[in-house]
Amino acid sequence: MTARTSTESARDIPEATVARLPVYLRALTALSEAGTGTCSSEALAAAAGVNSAKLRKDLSYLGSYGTRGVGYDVDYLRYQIAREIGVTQDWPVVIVGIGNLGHALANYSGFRSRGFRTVALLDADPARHGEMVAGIEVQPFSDLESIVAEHGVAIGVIATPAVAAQAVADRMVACGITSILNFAAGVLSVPAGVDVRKVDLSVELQVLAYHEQRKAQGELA
Amino acid sequence: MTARTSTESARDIPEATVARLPVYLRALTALSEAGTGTCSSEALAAAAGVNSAKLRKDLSYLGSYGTRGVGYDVDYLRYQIAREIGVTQDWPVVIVGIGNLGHALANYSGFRSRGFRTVALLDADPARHGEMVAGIEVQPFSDLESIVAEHGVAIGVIATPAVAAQAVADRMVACGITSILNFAAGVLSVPAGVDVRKVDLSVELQVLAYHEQRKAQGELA
DNA sequence: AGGAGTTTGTGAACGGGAGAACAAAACGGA
DNA sequence: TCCGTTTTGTTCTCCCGTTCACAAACTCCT
Repeated sequence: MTARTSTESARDIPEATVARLPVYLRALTALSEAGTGTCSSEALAAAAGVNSAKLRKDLSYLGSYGTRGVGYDVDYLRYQIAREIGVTQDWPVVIVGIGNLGHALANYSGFRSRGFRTVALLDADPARHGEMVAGIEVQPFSDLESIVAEHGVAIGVIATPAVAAQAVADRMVACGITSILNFAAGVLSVPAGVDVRKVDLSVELQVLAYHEQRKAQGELA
Repeated sequence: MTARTSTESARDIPEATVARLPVYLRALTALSEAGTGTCSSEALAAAAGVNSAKLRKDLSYLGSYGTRGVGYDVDYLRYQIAREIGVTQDWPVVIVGIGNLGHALANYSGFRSRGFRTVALLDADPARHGEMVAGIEVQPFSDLESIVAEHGVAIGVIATPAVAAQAVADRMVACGITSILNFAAGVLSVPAGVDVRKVDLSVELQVLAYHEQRKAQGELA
């Protein structure tokens, strides 16, 4: 999924753990908002939907932030995870391709509330330029370079049709973006040092269909 | 991610392989449309963005559909994978929560072109009822039961705000849906036998942020 | 017909993640 | 202070997935 070829880390956290840290962060935020001050690994694991042993092992990669016999301080742990992931700082993001999905992404509150700030919406279609989406004006794709340079953007989101995705990725890489979240179908090829994560909606449905088909076959037997 | 508790399969395909089959399917479709009649595992692996050894092993779980010294017949292999996944048949789907994301999903062509047919768009907000989205009328959420029964729906998509997701899932399960694709934040709890797959957009960005932060730290040293 | 060249399918080694189980540490009550 | 209770952090084992490497099988050319 991710093309890890960048500088190796000093204290490296397993990929599987990294993918779960945001889930723990969300669960801790919910607990904090509910007024919970302290929680056990068991309670947090339930809120995050994982095994408590796995949760403890994951957290142990970050350090020893719990207290034996007591549990974890919700706000303290939340801060430590946020710092580890890097969402205590502000990440400027550009979204390219303002179709239906781009609209949804621009309006998605889950980005802004977690340290991601959409600094620009870009689209190749001139008919879309000037349109206001989520309080941001849609600009020409050709403005990419100046916007990335101005805001120091490191993360780009591709929500274009599949045919345009590779070209967009190439332009992004050329102007210094090193992390890409790709919603377009197909495989992106990027140089080493650039991370790509892919979200494919139809793949998820097809996996469900496979299991669904199996269930139906089982009933026949 | 997936709550596999249903009937165990006769010839079981590893989860990791199941998740890649749709990717191969897409690559094969692209090759077919490009007029390619035959392709090697090396070529198909490149198109799908995976290792060729992994591709061959994945395909070997389905059977021996290739010819040594030659490769795979594109259309034949495509059909075999489609049949194995279950996308040769028609899967009726309901989408609940027609906000920005629900709009995008309803308009997403990748569903329809792969055997998934959106039979209803449901929303709890009366102000949305009657609105036409992607040629389908938005109906009240309370119509869920009758629609599921009428069309034999087995797969539901949840695109509601997080607070409503669990209630929606409960209703879906109660009326017979056994596979759920969840875009809402938070953990869904469902009974055994129901599969849930979760897509969390902000998790993906946070994983990118983590790696991005690591890259930045590496440059300092 | 036979040999050289290709490409699949799979056996085996390897690495990483999941879960069980337990020791270490903190708290609370007597 | 001492003992029982709770809960973390970690070790150990098992299993799944990835990758390598190679034999089997097929084509093509002479």
